[in-house]
Amino acid sequence: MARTSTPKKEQTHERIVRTAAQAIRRLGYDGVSVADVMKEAGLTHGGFYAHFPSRDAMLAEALDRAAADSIENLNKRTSANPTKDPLEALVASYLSDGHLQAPEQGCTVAALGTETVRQTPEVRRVATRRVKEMVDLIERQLPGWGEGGRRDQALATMSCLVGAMTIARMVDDPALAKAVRKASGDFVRAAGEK
Amino acid sequence: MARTSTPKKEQTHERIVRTAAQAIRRLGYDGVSVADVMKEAGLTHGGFYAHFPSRDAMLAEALDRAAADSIENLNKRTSANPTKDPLEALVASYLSDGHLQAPEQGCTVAALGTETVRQTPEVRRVATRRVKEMVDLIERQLPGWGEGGRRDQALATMSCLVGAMTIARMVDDPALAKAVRKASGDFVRAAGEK
Amino acid sequence: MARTSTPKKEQTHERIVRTAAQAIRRLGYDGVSVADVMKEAGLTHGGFYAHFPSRDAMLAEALDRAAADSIENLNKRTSANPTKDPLEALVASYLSDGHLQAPEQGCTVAALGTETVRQTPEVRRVATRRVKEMVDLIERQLPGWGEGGRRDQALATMSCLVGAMTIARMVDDPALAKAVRKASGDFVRAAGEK
Amino acid sequence: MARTSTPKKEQTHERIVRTAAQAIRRLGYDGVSVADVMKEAGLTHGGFYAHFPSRDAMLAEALDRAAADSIENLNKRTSANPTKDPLEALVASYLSDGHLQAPEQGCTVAALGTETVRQTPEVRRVATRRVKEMVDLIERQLPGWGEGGRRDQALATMSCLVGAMTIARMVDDPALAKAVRKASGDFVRAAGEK
DNA sequence: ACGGACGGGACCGCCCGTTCGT
DNA sequence: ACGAACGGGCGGTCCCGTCCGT
Repeated sequence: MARTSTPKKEQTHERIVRTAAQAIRRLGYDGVSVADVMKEAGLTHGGFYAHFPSRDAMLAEALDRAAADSIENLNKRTSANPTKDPLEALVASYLSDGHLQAPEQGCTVAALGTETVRQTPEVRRVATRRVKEMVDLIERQLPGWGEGGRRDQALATMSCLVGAMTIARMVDDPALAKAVRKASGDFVRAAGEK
Repeated sequence: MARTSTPKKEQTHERIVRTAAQAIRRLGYDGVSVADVMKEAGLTHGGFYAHFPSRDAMLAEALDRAAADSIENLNKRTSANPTKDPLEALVASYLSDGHLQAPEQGCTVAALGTETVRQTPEVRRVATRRVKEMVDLIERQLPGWGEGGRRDQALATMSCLVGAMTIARMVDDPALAKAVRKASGDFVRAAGEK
Repeated sequence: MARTSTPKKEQTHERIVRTAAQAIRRLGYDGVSVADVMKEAGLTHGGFYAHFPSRDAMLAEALDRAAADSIENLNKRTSANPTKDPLEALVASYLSDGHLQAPEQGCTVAALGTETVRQTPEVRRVATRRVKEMVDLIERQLPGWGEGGRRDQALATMSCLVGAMTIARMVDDPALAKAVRKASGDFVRAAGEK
Repeated sequence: MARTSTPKKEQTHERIVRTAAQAIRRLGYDGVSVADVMKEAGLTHGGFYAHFPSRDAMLAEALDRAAADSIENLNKRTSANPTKDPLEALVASYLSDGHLQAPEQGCTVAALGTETVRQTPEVRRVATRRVKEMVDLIERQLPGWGEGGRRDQALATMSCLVGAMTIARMVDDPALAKAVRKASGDFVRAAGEK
């Protein structure tokens, strides 16, 4: 599994994208500046346009990367323990304290949902594609059901998870944050077991 | 409880807040500038600081006003037709096309959810208070149940609605936007009827 | 001759325009930055957009002012000494060492001619209008002639003067600079006396 | 006098200079960037400094080349038709619509006159040398006259031509552009026939 | 020789907050 | 109370020159 010598140029690009992927989830699209990202990546703003045609292009790529990472992460956690119910694993992971407090490594929808509407068409295209992937992932964790019903249940489950995390993050009352997550978790679990 | 002749200053203040309450839902916190709001309110940004100590203070007040309006709006719609199931009315109204396309008059959580985390403590306090009010509203529409269960169901219902609208707004694909809303609506309705 | 109290706002605007009017003739359109002009005018770049919607708008106004000043200047010099031939006065003044060495107070065509083509349409409109005024001025200094011929002679005279100053300024050989001006001066004088 | 097989490096150098020679006349000194020129020449701006010590050095060489080309061009046109008056040919060619609309292949004085003053000493040296060559060319087309007078007339003729083209290019009004050129052409022709 | 990444600097446009004047 | 100018700061984009690899 030895990595075939990465062309050094790609390494830098990767570093920038990875930095930006975390930054947008922590600070929002409007919260990240080109200079900040480059500095965080160990570079200066001067060389930025050797990697991206524009800031918006970077945002699109960063979102894509962030979403891919968080989906892969979720995927790994659901399949980590084969004895455990995969839906249960997914829900628990998504609504965990860790996810609540580390948006920069978590779900892009819960971190950037309401801001994405106002971004470039390219960003929205990326977002749409990744949302579908995430629904697919949820659908695969659901127990056998009527086929049409599974898709709908996956969609509703995702809504519930995203909404719960959004609310839990925005309020400054830890008890409330805990309550929404718990109630929502039970909600989707109950539906999944039916 | 008739308000005694509003002093003119209060009227201007009102106009600014109302304008800002729409602007933040349409453009996000970062999308509104003091000058833009004042211009939209028919003033210049010079006189702004006669009404607010800072831009952030305006944002807090605007959020408060926006949330109050949207909650009152939702309240009216659920009690408009006494013969209709109030939960059904609430869900249908929340997930309607009208709400999808007019964020500036809709729910502040669905419009500003993921951005609110990065605002001032004051804004988050306001958000928390209003979120609780909205949960209360939902709870009142639920059919009789065990007391603890009702609160939880209200929380989960709100998560699901907020998440559905967030996803529906962010994606590029109208069919997907329709599907999440429909699936999420059926989801909470099914739970409510149980 | 007491100036009727100039509204202070206009004074600042004036100062900026005057500064810019000199700067563009000395440094060219591309040589002046907003910050430099403002600093030279005793201000900072922050308040710039209280006076102009854009840098280009300032350039247009600056050109207009510069041209108006130089035309008025030329006008004064031709009518200063009634006993002297006005055409002779105009030519001598235009081709003088003073004009050669102080482009920031001189003719805008000789200072900015070849750069104006690449400026905003608005700038070119201003330039066109002022060029016509300058031709008018020259025409008025010509001795009586056939009517149609006078306009043509004014145009040719202006070409000759502008070209002479352009060449005299661009070369780094003082003797050559002197020679073109002298030859061109004699040229137009000879035609004027015919 | 056949040039011995041009080394490849020289060919590339040539391509860059030729590209720059057109670019500066079309866009002005300040309008051309190293990267643009190199891209237009089919290269990237990385290899630029293998050919020139600095951007300014390229500008000087580009001006030299541009001037040489335009002078040679003018020379060819005046001697193309031996039966025609050479001065007439020169004037007609210089003031033609083609020259007006294609500055990138025309006279460098009319294209860059007023900008050259602000360039490096090297550029001005080049400009001076080429201006003299152009005056020489004009002088050779003039009919026999007193020796001193011929030089002066050549200088004045050049002033008039340069000024006419400068004015014609800068104004917005095609009719005015036509008028200056016509009037100036007649002006120098009349003097030439005397 | 040439491609390409990178550093550093500059410039325009925008925005917030303050300070006057009215 | 409101209008308007102004200061200071920031962010995106572009550009020149250098350096390294090939």
